[in-house]
Amino acid sequence: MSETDLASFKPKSDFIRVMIERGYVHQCSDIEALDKAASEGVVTAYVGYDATATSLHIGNLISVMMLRRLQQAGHRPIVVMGGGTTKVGDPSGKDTQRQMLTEADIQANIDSIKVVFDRFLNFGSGKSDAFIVDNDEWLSKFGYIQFLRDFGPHFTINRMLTFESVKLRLDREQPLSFLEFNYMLMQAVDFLELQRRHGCLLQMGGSDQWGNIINGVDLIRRVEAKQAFALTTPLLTTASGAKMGKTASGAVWLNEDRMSPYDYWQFWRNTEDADVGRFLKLFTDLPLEEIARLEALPGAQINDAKKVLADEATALLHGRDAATTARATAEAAFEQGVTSADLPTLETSRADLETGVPLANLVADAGLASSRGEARRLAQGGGLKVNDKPEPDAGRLVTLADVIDGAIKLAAGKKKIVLLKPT
RNA sequence: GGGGGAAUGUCCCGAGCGGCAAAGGGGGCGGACUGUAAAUCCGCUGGCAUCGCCUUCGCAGGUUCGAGUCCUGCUUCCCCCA
Repeated sequence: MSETDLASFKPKSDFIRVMIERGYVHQCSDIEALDKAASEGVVTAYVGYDATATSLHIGNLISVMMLRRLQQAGHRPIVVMGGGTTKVGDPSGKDTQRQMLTEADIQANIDSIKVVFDRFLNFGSGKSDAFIVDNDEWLSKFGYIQFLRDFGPHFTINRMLTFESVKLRLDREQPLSFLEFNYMLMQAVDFLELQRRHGCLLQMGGSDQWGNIINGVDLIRRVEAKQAFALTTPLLTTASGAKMGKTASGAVWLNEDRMSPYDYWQFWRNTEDADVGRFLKLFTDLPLEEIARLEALPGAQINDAKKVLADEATALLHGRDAATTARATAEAAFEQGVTSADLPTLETSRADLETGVPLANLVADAGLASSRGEARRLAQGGGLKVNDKPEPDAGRLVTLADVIDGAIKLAAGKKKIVLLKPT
């Protein structure tokens, strides 16, 4: 469905109306029929997550929010953990084959990933309560010949070769293994299986998943003679075109042990002006009128809107208290120039400080730079500060004399700040 | 099966007569300007260490004082012939 169709479409269901209003919809296989289904009863929908890391990241958040909207509108979300599909590996967006994970790793990843869903969805056994399933449950049960006979006839190589994920590899002259080539079949079978088991009607995902999702829709039509739906979100980029979700220290993780609430809050606080409204709609529950007011704030006042965005987004994931603390810490550090004890803190050896430690070592060990060489360059470029004073000499010995109020404040750039406490 | 070509700084793209830590972009990081923004300008962008040392050009060997560069084998990809 094209943009203009979408703009003029008048949804009957709350779910589709909200999805369109708040900017979640990029493509939908048949939005009118889906809207009709959603206005007549409870729709069961799912999003699949592969277990390639111990935490989901910001790129996954938009789909988590879609599940949340679905549930808010009275429908039933299913979270599918890709225990089975991860054994195969999705080639989408990868230009090289990725390393195979062991089953133990995959299981550990699943256990770790699961915890964030509690924040966004209500689980239980009610009509619109969410639940989690692992696709390994059915995928690992198929025998090879059986799988080929059951599903092979419904897919042509001709069509599979036209998929973006496949073409990327071929165009780049990178190998695409037969293993990975099968990924799209597994995902299609997932959808079919969920349709059979739970009457699942809709699969959602990022725009890069469109092809994979459509495969499932087609398979369901062929095998079950039923209509199922695909709905994808726009690829999230910042207004200046960069891929979203990278910060100084890497990916923006959702699990607290991989990214603190403070850093998470900072991530949202640093949103570009032009993105504030869009992100408020996608990543907070604030009403649209309130968002319209916030994004219209002129000039530097838009910073207030960014704080609201950071507050709301952080509160959803880490709780309201964590958001409040993060905000206070950030305001103290950036607006009043006060060192707050809530800044990220690391311990360091008091004995070492008595003899003195080269600054570069300290900075590298604290994770502010990935090597001592980088710390040295950072210092030369004027980006390294000790207790708020620029320090161009990374070889300087840091000693107990640098401890102020029980800690040494190290900063790499304006935004990466760490307190070192001698113990 | 035969013939020709390709693989480069582990983010990407891409130059590279036998002396190279290896041109140039993009991206990323830092600085200046601002509003913890964008745009713009400047700097940095293999590791360790005080001259210096170590590790990098698909993989494994070889020739050479010296190899990304030459030779042999292997892997993957592209093109032509069968």
